[in-house]
Amino acid sequence: MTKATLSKSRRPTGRPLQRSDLPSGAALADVSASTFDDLMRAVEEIRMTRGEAAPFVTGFLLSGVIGVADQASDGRQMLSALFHAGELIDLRRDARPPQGRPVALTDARVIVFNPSRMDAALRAHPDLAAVWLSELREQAAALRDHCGDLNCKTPVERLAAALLEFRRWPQEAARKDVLNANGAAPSETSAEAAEGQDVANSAATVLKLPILRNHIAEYIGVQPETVSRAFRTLESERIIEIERKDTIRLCDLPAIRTIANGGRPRAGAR
Amino acid sequence: MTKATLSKSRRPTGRPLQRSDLPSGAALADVSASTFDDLMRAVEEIRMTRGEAAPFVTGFLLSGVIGVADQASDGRQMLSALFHAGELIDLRRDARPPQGRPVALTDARVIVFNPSRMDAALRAHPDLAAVWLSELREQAAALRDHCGDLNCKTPVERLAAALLEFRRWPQEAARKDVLNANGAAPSETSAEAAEGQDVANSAATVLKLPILRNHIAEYIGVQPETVSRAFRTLESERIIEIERKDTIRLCDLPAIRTIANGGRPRAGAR
DNA sequence: CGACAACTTGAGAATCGTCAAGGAAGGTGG
DNA sequence: CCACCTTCCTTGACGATTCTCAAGTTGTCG
Repeated sequence: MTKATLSKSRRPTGRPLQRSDLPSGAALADVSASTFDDLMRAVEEIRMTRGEAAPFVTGFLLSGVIGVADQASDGRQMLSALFHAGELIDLRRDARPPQGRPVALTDARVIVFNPSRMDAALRAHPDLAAVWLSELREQAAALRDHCGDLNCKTPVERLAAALLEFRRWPQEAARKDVLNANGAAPSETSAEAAEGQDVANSAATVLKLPILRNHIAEYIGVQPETVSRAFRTLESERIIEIERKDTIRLCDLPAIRTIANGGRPRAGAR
Repeated sequence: MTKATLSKSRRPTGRPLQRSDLPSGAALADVSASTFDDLMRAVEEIRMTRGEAAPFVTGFLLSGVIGVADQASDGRQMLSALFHAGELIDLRRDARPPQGRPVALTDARVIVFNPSRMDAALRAHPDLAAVWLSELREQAAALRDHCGDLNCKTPVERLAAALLEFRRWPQEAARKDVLNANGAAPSETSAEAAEGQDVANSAATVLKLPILRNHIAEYIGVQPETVSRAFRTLESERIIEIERKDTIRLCDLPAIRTIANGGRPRAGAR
């Protein structure tokens, strides 16, 4: 359990977060300006480094990947859900204490809401409540899908489903200098700009794996070794190409969809 | 796929549903009277018989058990979620078409909401939105728990977790005459009354399985044969007693909790 | 270069899925 | 009341698959 120091801080610049600062596609971008400002009063932005856990239950993920980690009494680790940039996080449950704690699977920045203050905002702003409802519905639906995947699918099928899920996520910038750049990236030559274009255009086929294989394994409920073998299986069938450890090319998307949908049952399946 | 005729009907009595008609513990009971009446205007109550599917996406389960069924392209069935009496059902997802359809795992009665009318009610009544949010949070949390169970647990552990889940559900009346009775059950002798008491008092240890073993299997992601063997395992260790096919006694609740929490790993687990 | 983390590969074994057959419970008709 | 049927569940044997363990490879960083 790597428990690094948690750096809590207001926004470095001192100014409150603007809607324009949100990741693209974030549900929160749909609320009115006044609602947004009300919600963002007195929030805390925390930065988490990979492997770090944090005790918050309500928040908004600005960047990175957060997993909900749980562990069995014998130490088996598991990830019951993943959150990507732009998603609302609400782990509360009224009836019982919340299960599982948020763990950063990559370096991440989170806006942490005070739960009671957030509830007040939800009561005061119907548009915020509508967005929140929509988000929770979507997350519940995604969780049902995931349960279905875990229920009766083989490792290859689960991996294919996970790849499609990752593909729907907003792609984080691939290069670090882009990631860190506040303004223009240093030495933005035309070649690099073209590469950036490539990344954007070929988002359909090139996928940067957002999390470690280890975490993929814990998410799809198999051992890391099995994940490795499943990647090899798909590669040997020319369905994907493994360009780097964390970058794969989806060569045959229809085949991936077919497999994810249950096209690779056990040998003697009924 | 048994597709029986779907009996759509207004309330038999003709009068609108009252809050007092709700199953005990239903979240909807917390909204104000006017909100409730507004939501219940022009709803439809449908009765589903076991095995029957229905195309609704938003509703409220009055009685029975509804499962969200999905099937892989090769025909494997799976249940990605279960709903019990008193729960709100909202399967919509804004981004993509909903996956999985509601299937009755027992005879069930459902109040079906018109989605757009329901959205209007949610916008108009903050207390309704609050209840809905709470319900969706709870369901998402339950789904995360279930994903965790499926992720890395053995069949016996999954079954133990499912038993605990069923135990938290409101117990349906065990005897049919009670279930069908509108007023007093026929021939309510003191002996039968005492039996009813027994059922209520010993709810802690006697559990009526709300769904077939087949469906338990599809829910926890194993084969029916494996469910059967898992039951036997628990019985042979005096942790449960199988009184009838659909009735078991939970003799050692702490042991069940321990197992559900991961106390029964594979033999050579790390 | 060495240290470390992340990932891969191979071999063996436990486990669960598969198949086939049998059993229990409940309803139906004679 | 009994034979018969259907549905649901159980049991046993076997084999494919995935977990486990151990060792090796790759890539990154100081």
